Amino acid sequence: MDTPDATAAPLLGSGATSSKRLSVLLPLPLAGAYDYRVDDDLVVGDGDFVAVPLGSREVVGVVWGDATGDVDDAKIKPVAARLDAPPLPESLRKFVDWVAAYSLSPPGAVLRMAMNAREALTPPKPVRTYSAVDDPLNMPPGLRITPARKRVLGVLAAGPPRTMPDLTREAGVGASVVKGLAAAGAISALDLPPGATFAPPDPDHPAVDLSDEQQDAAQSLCHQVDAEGFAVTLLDGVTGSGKTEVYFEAIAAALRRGRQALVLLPEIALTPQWFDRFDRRFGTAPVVWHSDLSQSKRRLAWRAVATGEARVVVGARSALFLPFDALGVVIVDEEHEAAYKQADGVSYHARDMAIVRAQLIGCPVILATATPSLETRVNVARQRYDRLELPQRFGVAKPPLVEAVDMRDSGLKADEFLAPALRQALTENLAAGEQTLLFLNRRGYAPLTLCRTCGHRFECPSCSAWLVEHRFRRQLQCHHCGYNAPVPKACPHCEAEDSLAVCGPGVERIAEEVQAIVPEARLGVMTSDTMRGPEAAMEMVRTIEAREIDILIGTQMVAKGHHFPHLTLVGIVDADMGLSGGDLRASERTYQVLHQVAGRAGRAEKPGRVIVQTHQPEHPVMQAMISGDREAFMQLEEDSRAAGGWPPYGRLAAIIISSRDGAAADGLAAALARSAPTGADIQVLGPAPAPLAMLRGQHRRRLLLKTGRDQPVQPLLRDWLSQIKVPARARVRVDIDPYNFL
DNA sequence: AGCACGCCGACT
DNA sequence: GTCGGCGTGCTC
Repeated sequence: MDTPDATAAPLLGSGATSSKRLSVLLPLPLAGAYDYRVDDDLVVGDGDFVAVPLGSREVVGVVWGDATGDVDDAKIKPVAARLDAPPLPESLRKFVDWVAAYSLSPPGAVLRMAMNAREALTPPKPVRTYSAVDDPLNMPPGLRITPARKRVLGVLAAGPPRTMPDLTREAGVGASVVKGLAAAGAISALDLPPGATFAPPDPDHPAVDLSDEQQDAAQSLCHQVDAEGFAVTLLDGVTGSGKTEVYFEAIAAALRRGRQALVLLPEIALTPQWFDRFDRRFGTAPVVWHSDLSQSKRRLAWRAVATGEARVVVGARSALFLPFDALGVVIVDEEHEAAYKQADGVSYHARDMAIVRAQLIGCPVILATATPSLETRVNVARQRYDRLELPQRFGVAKPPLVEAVDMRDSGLKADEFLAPALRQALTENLAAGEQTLLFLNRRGYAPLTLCRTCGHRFECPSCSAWLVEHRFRRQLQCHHCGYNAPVPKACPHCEAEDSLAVCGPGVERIAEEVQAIVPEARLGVMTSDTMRGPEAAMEMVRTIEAREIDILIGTQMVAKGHHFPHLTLVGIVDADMGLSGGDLRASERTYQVLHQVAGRAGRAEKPGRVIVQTHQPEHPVMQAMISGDREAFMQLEEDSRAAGGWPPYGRLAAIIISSRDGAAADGLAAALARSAPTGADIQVLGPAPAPLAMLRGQHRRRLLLKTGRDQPVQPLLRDWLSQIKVPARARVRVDIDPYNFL
C-alpha cells in the first residue's frame, strides 16, 4: 500500500521566490539540452557545471545558455547545485556545438569528451607531504633505525617536504617505510593545499641553435602567433629537418604573450625522444594528455588547463576537448597520420577539428609533417593554408636505394615468405655486422587457420573475421573484439586430429623463417602485443642501439620514431597488404607507411637498402617507392580523386546501420535507400555489408553518400535521417568523411 | 548513458 | 507461486 509522502514538495508558483529557466547540456546521447529551473538563491552562469535531477538520478551537466524548449512547467525540475569547478569556456562550448552539428552526433555525446575527467569537477584534494621533525630532540626515543628508515630521514634532512611518490623514489623505499616512520612520529605528515603542480616552460631557456632556414620559418610562425589571428600553415620538412624545433619557437612566442599552446601528436608518437627535445628547449616537461592517463593525472591535467596553470599541453586527439581559455597556437604534428581520425562513437578528424577549434578561438594552427596528406596539399594549392618548407640538414641519412622483388615468380614454397634476393641480402648484411629490419603489418603467427580435412576456417564467433593464430601464446585471437581461444588439437567441425594448417604470414612466422635461414642471428619482434607500454619500447630501442639485436621484425610500430645508424637493410615482406579493400586512401596510406619504414635504413655516409616484396611491381605505390618520386605519385593520386569526384574534390559520408538482428539491419538499410536524397551531384551507394559485416555481434550495413563539394551534406543527411523511424533494436551512425572502408 | 517498467522462463 | 532475464522507452 502507498503511504502519503509527508515531505511533498510545496506548491509551485507560490510567488515567494522567482525562478528562471536555463538550458543544461548533459553528457549523454540525448537529442539536445534539457531545460531546468534555477531559483534566486543560486547563482549560475553559462558554462558552469551543475548537478541536476534526471529521472531517478542526479547527473552533472553544463549550463548551456537560456532555456530554448517549450517544455511543460510541470516537467521542469530545479538545478540541484552548482559545482565548484572552473566553468567550461565559451570557445569550448561553441566547439562542442560545432562538432556535434558537423558530425551529426548528439551534442551531449560531444560534451562527454570535454568532461572526460569526472573527478576534476570536485575541488582538488590537499596533498600530503612528509618532512623531518622540526627539532631532532623531538625524535621518538627508541626508534629502530633500519637502513631504509635511515635513507628516508637522510632525504628529508636535505630539502623541502616531499610527497609520498617523490619520497619513496628518492629514498628507494616502499610506502610502508614512510608510513611507519610517520606513525612513530619520526617524520611529520602535513596536508598542504595543492599548489602549482606543473612547472611553467621557459620560453627563454638557453636556446637550441637553429639554421638560417629554420630561423626564417620560426620567425614567420612567431609573427602569426603575435598577430593573434586564425591562420593555417603547413610546416613541410623531411625527417631530420628540425620541424619540431621550429614549431617550438611558435610555442615560445605564445608563452611570451601569456598564451597556452596545444601540440597534438598521434598516440604512438608520444615518445621519450619528443619529451627530451621539449625539455631541452623549455627546461621542463609539458602537460601530457592521452586516453590511458590515470584518473588522478587526468584530473590534475584537466584542472590545470582550465585554470591556465598548464601552459603547454601535448596530447592525443582527445586533448582538443580540454578547457583551454587562452590558447595562442595549436600544432598538429604528423598531420598526415590516419590515427587522427576517430571512427567510433563521435567520429571526427582531429586535424580538421583542430583547425575549427583554432578558428573559434582566433589563433594560428601549424600542421607539421614530412609527408603532407593529400587533403592538406590541396588546401595549400587552394591557398587556404600557407606553406613553409624546411630543407634537409647536413649529416642526415641519404634517401635509401629501393628495389622491388616480383613475388609472382619468386619460386617460393607455400610456407616461405622471404624471396631469395631478400634472404641473400639478409645473410650478407648480418655477415657485415649490420642490422636489418623486416616489416610486416600483421601481428601473430598466421592470419588464417583451417582444417585440411574438411576445410573449416576458424572465424570469430562475433565478428566476420578470421582468428589469428598467436603461436607464442598458443591462442587464436580476434583482432577486432578481443575474443581468444586456445588452439584446439582437433578440428571442431569434423573432429579430425592434427589436421590444422595455417595460411599466410604474421611477424611470428617471419621470425621463425628468419631463424631457420640465419640461426645465429639475434632476433627482436616488435608489435603492439609484444611491446606493452613506453618502457618496453624504450628497452627495445636500447637493445637495438646497443646492437644486441641483429634483425628486428615488426609491424607498423617500427615505422615511427628512432633512427638506428647500424640499420642498413629494410625488407618489406608484403608491400601489397594495405592496397586491397577499395579504401579511398589505400594507396596514399600504403605509400606513407612504406616510405616511413624505408626511411629507417641508412646513415649519412651509407645509404640504406630497401627490398620491397610485391605482387604488383607496376603499381604506382611501388613505382613511387623505387623512384623516390613522391611528388609524381601524389599528383597521380590527386588526379584520380579529382576525376572520380572523391574528397577533397567532393564530399563523402557513411551511414552505418547496426543491429544484433541481421534482418532488422537489412530492413532499415533498405528503407534508408528508398528515401535517399536525389540531385544532380548527389549519389547514394549501397546498402552493402559494412567493411566488417559483423563486429562484436552486431550486423553492420553501410550506405555511402557522395556529393559535389558545394553540397551542404549535414542538412541533407539530417533531412534524410529524420524521415526514417529507427527501430529500437537497430542503430544508425553517421561518419562524415569516412576513412575506414576496410 | 542509466534506470524503470514490463513481460516470459527456472527456481524456492 | 516468485526471482530475474534483458528488450523497450524515457529522462527537462
